[in-house]
Amino acid sequence: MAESTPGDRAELGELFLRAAKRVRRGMADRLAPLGLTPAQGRALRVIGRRDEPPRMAELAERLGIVPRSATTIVDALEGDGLVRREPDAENRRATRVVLTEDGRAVLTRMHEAHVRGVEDLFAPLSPEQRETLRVLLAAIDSD
Amino acid sequence: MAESTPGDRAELGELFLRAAKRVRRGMADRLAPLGLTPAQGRALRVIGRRDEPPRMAELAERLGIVPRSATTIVDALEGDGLVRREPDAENRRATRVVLTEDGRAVLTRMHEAHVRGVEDLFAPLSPEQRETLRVLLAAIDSD
DNA sequence: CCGGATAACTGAGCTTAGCTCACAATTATT
DNA sequence: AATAATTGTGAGCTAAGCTCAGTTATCCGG
Repeated sequence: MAESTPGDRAELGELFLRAAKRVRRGMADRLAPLGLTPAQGRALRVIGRRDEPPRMAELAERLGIVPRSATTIVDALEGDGLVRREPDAENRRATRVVLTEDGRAVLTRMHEAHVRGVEDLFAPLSPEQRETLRVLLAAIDSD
Repeated sequence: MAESTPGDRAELGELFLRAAKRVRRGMADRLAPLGLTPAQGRALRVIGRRDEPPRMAELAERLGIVPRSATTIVDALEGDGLVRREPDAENRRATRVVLTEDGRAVLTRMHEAHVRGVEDLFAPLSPEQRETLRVLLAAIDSD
């Protein structure tokens, strides 16, 4: 292929990362008032979304991190009283991470903040454009 | 539930971050063989793209980081002999960051690897879809 | 032409968010 | 019963950012 514009493809990756950086920073700013780091926020969201309290390993997998890293995050959430560790009755090696009352409350506030944040960032796009973007992103969201 | 799909808006942000995570990891994997961290790679790219060797502050700004953080990155690049610090003749407070021969060679190899990486990630998209994505990302790339 | 303000860079030290490696406890397999 | 595999975590590392304080160089007003 006689590439017409050698920078074009790289450009896409860079635009992507730049946008992602802004998403992350916006997220961090909105999460900070709730006393959460972005990683904690993501974890809380995952925990709240499962209909059954996830086990550590499952949580880690959903977050795309190794199990050891999940431990640290859950430590923090537990320290803030948003989450509780409960032994799994059926497999006593395993630990289930259960949302507390406080945790559920924070999760709700977080969700609102998150939605507002996404609103902000994607404000320049029309609803149709957003939907297009969503579809494109979903297409490259493999597995 | 009254709200049909409460996650719809948040979904977009999450898709975004998940995709970005994969971009970053892929980038890290492709940069590692060259002995570069992602941040060093980005810096090298920026340095090579300017037609004049950038000053530290300028580099930092282009990377979206504070000047102090650029110092560390340039330290590493200089340690690897990819870059050289030169005092600015006109303003001796300032330092210009100059690409060495080695630096330029690595930059070339890096660029190829980067293009391949972007290829991979966006493989599921048609050229038209990629262009659409590029346009949408450019639209939210404010400033 | 000198003294203070300002600009450019960096040293010290912190935070977040990952990682690996090793190990104890529990469960499963043979 | 002995061995193997799972599950979680302690210890300790790396990368990439940050702030705050300090040095050196430049600029400007009197």
